[in-house]
Amino acid sequence: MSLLHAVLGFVAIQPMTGYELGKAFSTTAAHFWPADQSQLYRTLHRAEADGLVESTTVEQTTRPDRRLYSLLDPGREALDAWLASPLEPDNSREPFLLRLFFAASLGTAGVIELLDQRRSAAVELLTTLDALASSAPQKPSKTTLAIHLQYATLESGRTHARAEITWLDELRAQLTDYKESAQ
Amino acid sequence: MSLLHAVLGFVAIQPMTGYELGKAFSTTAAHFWPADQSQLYRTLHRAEADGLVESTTVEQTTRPDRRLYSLLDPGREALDAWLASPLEPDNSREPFLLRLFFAASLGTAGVIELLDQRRSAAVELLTTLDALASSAPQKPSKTTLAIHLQYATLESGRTHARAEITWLDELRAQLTDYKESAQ
DNA sequence: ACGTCATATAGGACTTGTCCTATATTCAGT
DNA sequence: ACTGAATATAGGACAAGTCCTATATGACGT
Repeated sequence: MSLLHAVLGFVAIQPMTGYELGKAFSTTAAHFWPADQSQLYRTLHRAEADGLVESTTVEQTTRPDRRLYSLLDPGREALDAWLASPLEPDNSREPFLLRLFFAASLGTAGVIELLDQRRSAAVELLTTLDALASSAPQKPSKTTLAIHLQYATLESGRTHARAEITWLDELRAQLTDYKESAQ
Repeated sequence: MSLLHAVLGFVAIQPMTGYELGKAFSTTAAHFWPADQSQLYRTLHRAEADGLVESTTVEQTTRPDRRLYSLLDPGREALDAWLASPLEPDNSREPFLLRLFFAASLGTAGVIELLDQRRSAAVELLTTLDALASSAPQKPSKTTLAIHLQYATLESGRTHARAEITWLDELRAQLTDYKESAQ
């Protein structure tokens, strides 16, 4: 249940409302940890019930009251324990690879189309990440460690997006040869 | 529910039992689609109830009877529809990036340790994939499209593993500088 | 002798995440 | 005038995946 830890991590930086958390996720962590709005609030409720965070209600007249969450000591401990815990084995799912694995019945031309679609998506992602990166500080060595690490997750996304494009291009070239030699 | 489609994809290649499916997943698709044994059988049941596959019971005396599943026409249609459907937007979760994002409280030395752990795991994965790749045919251009695509998923894993290692090394170097300049 | 692995299937309990809806107001664009 | 987005929280229903256990037996190593 990593969303809990992510929530603790954000709240550790600064007390936040659920709404602000949602924004924080979608602007800075969306590419490696999409967070459902509904689940966010549920996670906050549970974290409070478990004594990891506390909330103070900020009354508003025109809109629903804001609930500002801040980290409690047990929450800080849970966060630190998570950071220090052994890395879990990587078992991520790659729907695109699953599809490609079984895509032979599309024929060579169909597969190439699939690769092109994927390539477009990868280029789009890379463009988005590039834009985010260029709006970040130019000299990461002068910033805090926290900022540096947050920037590093962006770099990770860019590196993998580029790797994906490279792999797609190579595969595409192979399939083009394959197609021609089969005719 | 992509596991269903994966199951259809495997069964399309050759009629299989749930047990054999589990093996097929763990030997060829584990690195991009881990399949829980329990969920596999449930998926097969549902696929049969939905008329996508049919099973014939092969009686055995010493062990539980085998249930051999084969693809029915509606299953083939569902498989083809899935293959031709638009690519879903990529929203994979990267627990390691999440951790790194919030890892500043570990300090520079602690983060470097984290990176080293991750590097070890990436190298291990790459080694495994390399071993799988070298046990595959040397000349993929001479094989069928299906085999070629299956090999390509392996190549994808290797490409991304290498990209991960590159990124980790760069970040590590930056943090080492950072650490030294801070002292 | 004893544990453990391979074969083969299956259910229960649970967690996590997704999607949709509800509520209530203000502000900006068309 | 009307529509939609932003603010702000929350519940219901459901899908997907994880973990553990149960059953039954032969083979293999120590």
